Amino acid sequence: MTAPTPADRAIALRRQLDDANYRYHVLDEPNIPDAEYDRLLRELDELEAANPDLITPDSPTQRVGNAPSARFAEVRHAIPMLSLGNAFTQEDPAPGEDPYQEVRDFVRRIAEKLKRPHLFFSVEPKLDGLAISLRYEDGVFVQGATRGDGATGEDVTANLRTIKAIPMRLRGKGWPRVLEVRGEVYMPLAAFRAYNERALKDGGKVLANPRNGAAGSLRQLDPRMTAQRPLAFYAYAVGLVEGGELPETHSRTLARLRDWGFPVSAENRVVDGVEGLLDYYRDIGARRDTLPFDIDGVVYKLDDYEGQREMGFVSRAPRWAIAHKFPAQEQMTVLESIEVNVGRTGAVTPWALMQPVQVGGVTVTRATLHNADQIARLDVRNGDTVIVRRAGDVIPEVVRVVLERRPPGTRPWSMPTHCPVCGSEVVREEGEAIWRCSGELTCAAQRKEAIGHFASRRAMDIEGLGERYVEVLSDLGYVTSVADLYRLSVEHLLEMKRRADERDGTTPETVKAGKVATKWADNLIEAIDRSRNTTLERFLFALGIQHVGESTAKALALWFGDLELIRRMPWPLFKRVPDIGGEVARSLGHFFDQPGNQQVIDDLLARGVTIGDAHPPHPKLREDLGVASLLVDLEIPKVTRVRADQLAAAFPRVDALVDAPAHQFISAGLPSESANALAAWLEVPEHAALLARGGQVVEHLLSITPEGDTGPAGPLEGKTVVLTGGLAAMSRDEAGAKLEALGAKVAGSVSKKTSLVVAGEAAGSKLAKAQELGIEIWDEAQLLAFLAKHA
DNA sequence: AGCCCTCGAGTTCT
DNA sequence: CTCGAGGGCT
Repeated sequence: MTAPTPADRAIALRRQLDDANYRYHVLDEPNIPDAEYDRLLRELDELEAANPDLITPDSPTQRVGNAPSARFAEVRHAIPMLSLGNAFTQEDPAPGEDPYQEVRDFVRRIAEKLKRPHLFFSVEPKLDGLAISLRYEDGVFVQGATRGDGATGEDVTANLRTIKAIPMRLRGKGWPRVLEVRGEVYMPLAAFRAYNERALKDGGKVLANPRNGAAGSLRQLDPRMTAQRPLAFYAYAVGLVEGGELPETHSRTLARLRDWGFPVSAENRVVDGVEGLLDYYRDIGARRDTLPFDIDGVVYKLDDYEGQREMGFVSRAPRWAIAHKFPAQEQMTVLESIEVNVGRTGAVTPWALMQPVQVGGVTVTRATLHNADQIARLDVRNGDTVIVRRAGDVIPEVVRVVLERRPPGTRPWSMPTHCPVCGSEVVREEGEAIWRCSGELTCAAQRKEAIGHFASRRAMDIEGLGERYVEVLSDLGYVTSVADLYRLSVEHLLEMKRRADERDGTTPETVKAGKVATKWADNLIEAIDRSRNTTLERFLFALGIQHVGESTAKALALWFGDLELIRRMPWPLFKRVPDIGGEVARSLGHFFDQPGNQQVIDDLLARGVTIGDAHPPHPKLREDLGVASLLVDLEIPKVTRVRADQLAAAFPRVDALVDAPAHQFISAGLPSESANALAAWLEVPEHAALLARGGQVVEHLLSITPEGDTGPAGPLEGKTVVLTGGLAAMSRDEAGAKLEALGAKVAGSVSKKTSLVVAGEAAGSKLAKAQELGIEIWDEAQLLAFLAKHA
C-alpha cells in the first residue's frame, strides 16, 4: 500500500466535508463535531495552498469567499421566477362573512376547471427571506442568481458558495444534465439573534430583521462578508431542466431534490382540498412563534404538474399556486403625536398615538415609547412614518422610523418641562432614565393612579372600583385621598353618577335605569366595606410607597408584624430585613415622615380598616440586631462595620453615644479620622435624633422579638419555586400560596438558583429556560399530588 | 467594580 | 412581558 497522493487526499477530504454539510444542513443529523469539520477544512485548505492545481470550483474551501467583485453581473433566468398571487385572511369578518373566502375562491377556480373529485396540494411555509435560483451543470453548482424582477436577477454565485446548506455538487444520481433549483435564502432566528448580540458587543452593525439580514448579506460585494453571516437555504421549486426528467408531482420533485442534497423544509405536506389547506394554515399559524425561522404565510401549490399545466397563468402569476399570508406582525403607519402619561410614582412615560393599523390581527393605535432615551435612540418625531411590531409578546412597539418618509420641518421630540396634568416641574434623578412629575399628591394624575392602585385586586381588592370610576370620583372631588373611599355612601355615588352624566353629556338615566344605578352603588359600597378587613401586607402594598411592591410589603409584614411598629420605624432599621437596602429603607422612611401620609393611615384606621394579622417580629430579626448594626445602617461616613463594633462595645446604650464628644470615640478605639467624622455627623440635630430614636427602637424590638424557634420546617424549606403557564385546578396565586405554606419561596423568574419549576398549560420561555438549566420540572398533576400528600 | 438575581413599574387590547 | 434598577455576593 502506498501513501495517498495529495490529489487522493483532497478528494477524500472534499467527500467528507460535503457529507458533513449534507448531514448538518439537510438531514439535520450532524455526524462530526464542528471542530472536526474545521480541522478537515483547514487540512484541505493547506493541501490546496501547497498544490494550487488541485483546487476545483466546487471545493468546500471555495465557499470561504474570494476577492470582492466590483458589481454584480446580470443573469437572465431561462425560465422566469414567478411571483405568487396572495390570499389574505379577512381580519374583522362581518357576521356571516367567511374570513377564508380568498382561499376558497382559489380552490373553486381550480375545481371548476379540472373537474376532479379530489384536489391534492403541496403546502409549505413561506419563508421570509430572499428567493434565489441555483444552476447545476453535470451536477456541479455553476451559477446562482437573485430573483430580481423575475426575468433578470443578479449573479451572486460567489456569495451563495459561502452558504453551507447549498450543495456545491449534487449527491446521488439521476439528476438532469442542467438543473435550476429555486429556493429561499434565509437567516435562522437563533443565528440572527446571536449575530446581533455579537454585533452589539463588538460595536458592529446590527441587522434590522432576519429578512434584511439575508437580503443584505447576499448583496455584499465581498463574499468574505457573506461568509460571516449565518445564512441557510430551503429549496422549493425547479426551473429549467435539460437532459433529464422530473417526477410528475411537485411533492415527489421535492423528495428528489432532497436526495440530491438540497435542504427541503420539514414542514412541507400534501393535503386534500380546501379544508386540508386551512387546517395546515391554522396549524402553522399556531406554531409560528416557535418555528426556528420567520415566515409570512404558507404557500399552496397544486401538486401534480399535469393539473398545473392545465391551469396555466394569469399575467405572471400561476393560477395553480397561491401564497396565503398571515396577518402581518409588522406594519407601517403614521405616528400622529407623541403623548405622555403620568404614572403612580410620577413617572412621565411617552407613548405614540398612531393612525390605526392591523398588526397581528388586532387594531393598534398606541404603543409605549418607554422613556426619553428610547425616543432619542429611535429618533421618532411627530408625523413620522413608523414600523410597529406586535410579536409573540403581544404588546405593540415602535421598531423604527422610516426616515425616507419623514415630512419636512420636523424637530426632535423633547420631554415636556412641566407635568401636563398639574404643571409641576418634570425632573430626572442623576443617571436615571425616567423623568418624574415632582407634584406628588398635588398632581391629579398621581392621585388617581394612587387610588386605583389602592383599590386594585392585589392591594385592597375593592371589586368594581375600576379605572373609570376612580377617574370620576377623583375628578369630581369625591375622593382626594384613599381614606375618602371609606366615607362614601350610596347617595354620594348616585350624586356623582348624575354629575358625571351631566358633565359628559350622557342622557340622564330613566327611572328604570335608575334602579340599576342604585344596584351598582349598593354593590360598590359593599365591596368597599368588604375591603376594610385586610392583611398587613396588602395594606402596606396598597399605600403605594415607592420601591415597595408586593414582595417587599410581604417581607415587611413578616419581619415586623405590626403596622404601628412599622409606621414609626427609624428608616435605617428597615435594612434589617433581607432584600431591603438603603434605597428602599430611605423610601419607606420618607413616606412615613410625611405628616400627610400618617394622617391618611390614621383616617383609614379610624374609618374601620382593620389589619387582621398583627404578630410579634420574626425571630430572625434578633440576628445582628443591635447598636453596631444600627450604626452601620445609618451610613455614617467613615464608620465601617469594624468601627461600629468598637463603638457598640464602648457604648452599650445609645443615649451616651449621642452626646459624647469626639475624644470618647478615640478612647473607644476609633482612629481620629473616623471619630471626627462621627462627631461632625452628630452635629446635625436630625442625625442625633435619628440615632437616639434608633437606639430606643432597637431596645424595644429586642424586648418583643421572640427567641429562635421559627416553627416546623416545611417540606419545601429552602427551595425556590417558579410557577409558569396556566393551571386548571387553581390559579397561580393560589398554588403559590400553598407552596409558600410548605416553606417554599415562590419567585417570578427562572435562574440557576431555582430549585423547581411548575409548568402548566402553554408554558413559554420560563419552561424553556428551566430545561436549558436542567432544573427539575413538574406538571400540574405532580404539583397536585405533592400538595395532596403534604396538605 | 462587576455580575447575577429579583423586584417594581408601566403597558395593550378584547 | 420587558426594561431599569436595587440588593447582595465575589
